[in-house]
Amino acid sequence: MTNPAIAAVFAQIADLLEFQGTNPFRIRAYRNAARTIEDLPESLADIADDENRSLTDIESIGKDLAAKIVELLQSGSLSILDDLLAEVPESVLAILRVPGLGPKRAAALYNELNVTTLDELRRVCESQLVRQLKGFGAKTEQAILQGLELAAESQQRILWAQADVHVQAILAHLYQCDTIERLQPAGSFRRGKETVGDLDFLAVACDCGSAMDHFAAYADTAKVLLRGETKMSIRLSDGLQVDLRVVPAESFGAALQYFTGSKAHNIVLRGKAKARELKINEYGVFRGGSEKPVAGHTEEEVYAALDLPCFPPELREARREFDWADSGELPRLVETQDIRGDLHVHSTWSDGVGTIEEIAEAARKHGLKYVAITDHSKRLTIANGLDSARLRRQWAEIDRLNRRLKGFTVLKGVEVDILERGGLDLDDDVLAEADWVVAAVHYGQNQSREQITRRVIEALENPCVCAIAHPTGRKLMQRKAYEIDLDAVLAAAGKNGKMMELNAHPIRLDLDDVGCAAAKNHGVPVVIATDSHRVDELGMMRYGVQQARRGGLTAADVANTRSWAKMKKMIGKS
DNA sequence: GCCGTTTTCGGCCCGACTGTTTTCAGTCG
Repeated sequence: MTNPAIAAVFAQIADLLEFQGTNPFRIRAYRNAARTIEDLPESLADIADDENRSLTDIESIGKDLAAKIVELLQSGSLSILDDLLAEVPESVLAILRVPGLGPKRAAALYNELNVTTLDELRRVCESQLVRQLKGFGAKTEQAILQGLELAAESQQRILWAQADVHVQAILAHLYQCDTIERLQPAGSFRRGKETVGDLDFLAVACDCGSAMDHFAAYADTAKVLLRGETKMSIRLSDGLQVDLRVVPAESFGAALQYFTGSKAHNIVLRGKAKARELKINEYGVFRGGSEKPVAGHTEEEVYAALDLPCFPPELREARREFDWADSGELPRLVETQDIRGDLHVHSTWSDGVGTIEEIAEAARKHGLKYVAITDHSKRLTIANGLDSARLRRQWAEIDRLNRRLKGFTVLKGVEVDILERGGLDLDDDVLAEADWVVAAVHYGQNQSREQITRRVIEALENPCVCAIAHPTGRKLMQRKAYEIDLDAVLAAAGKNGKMMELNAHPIRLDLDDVGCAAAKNHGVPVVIATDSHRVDELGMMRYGVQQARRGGLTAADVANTRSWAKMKKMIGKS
């Protein structure tokens, strides 16, 4: 059983226990464990098999949960889950997902009105049975009906890059408000998560009321969801929820820290504050019962009050950042300016729209020193993939161009297909002439885990291959990753001195953050590359860098922060 | 159910907003 599957079981148990109203801390223990397992860069099966290690060494896994993991690994099922499902119909969990309905109300609806499905929920609301329950009223009934509609619209998350468009537009609008003195987006957007569920803005304003009036007047506002003295939520026409919090200037740092999260990071932080007899909230850090904060103006100040460094937002996920801080090993994360070359770009020779010369010019404008032209190989007929003859003609053109270019190098590359039956789409003799070869799975994505893993490992064992492009094939919110044993692939990459691509396209971001951390564990250098098909896509590099930062990568961990001469040595091409 | 520089028992983050109440429970982030 894989880590994600085990994490899903624990998350489901947490949901079921929540519905039953058991001890909230027991529920949290299951949730914490699920999250830890999702983030774990190694497979639980491997740790369980290793005689020298124990599952209980993993944070938030104790004796009890370790035994449950073993039960899952050995039998594929878990008795406590079967018991819970016998008591609570699985369909009621959908009710918990309706906005405005938590465990208490969902349980009341189930116990008093026998509601087990969303359809039944709608029916009892429409027939006004809900308002007769204790603690419910007409407004709650209406709110549930609206929540049901919202759930039906399948409130999706959006890509970080799409969220960025909203953020810039909302910032521009809010900056026009005279009473707003400071402004900053927070939440998962600031942490650079690959997808974003809602947007949070934080402001200092001399007049809360006018700031919120201005916010509500945003052109794309579809509805004001709630409005209090300092907090307001709106929904945009596309369904995205946007929150604005107005705080006093002396609390801005504390509020920024608080609303940047993550929730799990904040819980750990609060625990640490408590151990020092400090209290931390969105208004500041307080000692004892004192109302005068010891910190709050800036985030640096807030963290410093707890003897902690000001963590880059991308690391605030309660993964390893606190351990790193304790041991003084907080990594200095890679930055976009560190990147010297782009190693995955398509030209008009296959399915790109820019000529090689246009790409070189654009890359130079992005401050890069080299770019690899990596058009598709012939198997990708739909993309006008190149056979060895066309590839050699293309490389002759690149040679001619390089003679004219000063201080910039175009690399002769190719994105060679890993064929369904195994093996590569081009012969070794032509691949050996390339500067840079990325191998990629495009066909046979529905094959078994064993088949796909074997194909990719075989590609890694080919001396001509430098890296694997978009290693899991996922497309965010469109297509799941194909079945692949990433751990085995990374081990093979490490053994063969190969690299892994972090594809920077905002819909791929593949490797993901956990995958980046896993690559680092295996000593495998990561190459951040845009997979541009148009010259204006070269700017997507920053999305990839952001993902690498979330994975805790430094400039040294990212191969293409080096000059091409040094990269060449790393891949044994010189 | 986890965890321990105060602890193997007794803690486990904290505040805003809404609706249903008439002082607070439930939900959310």
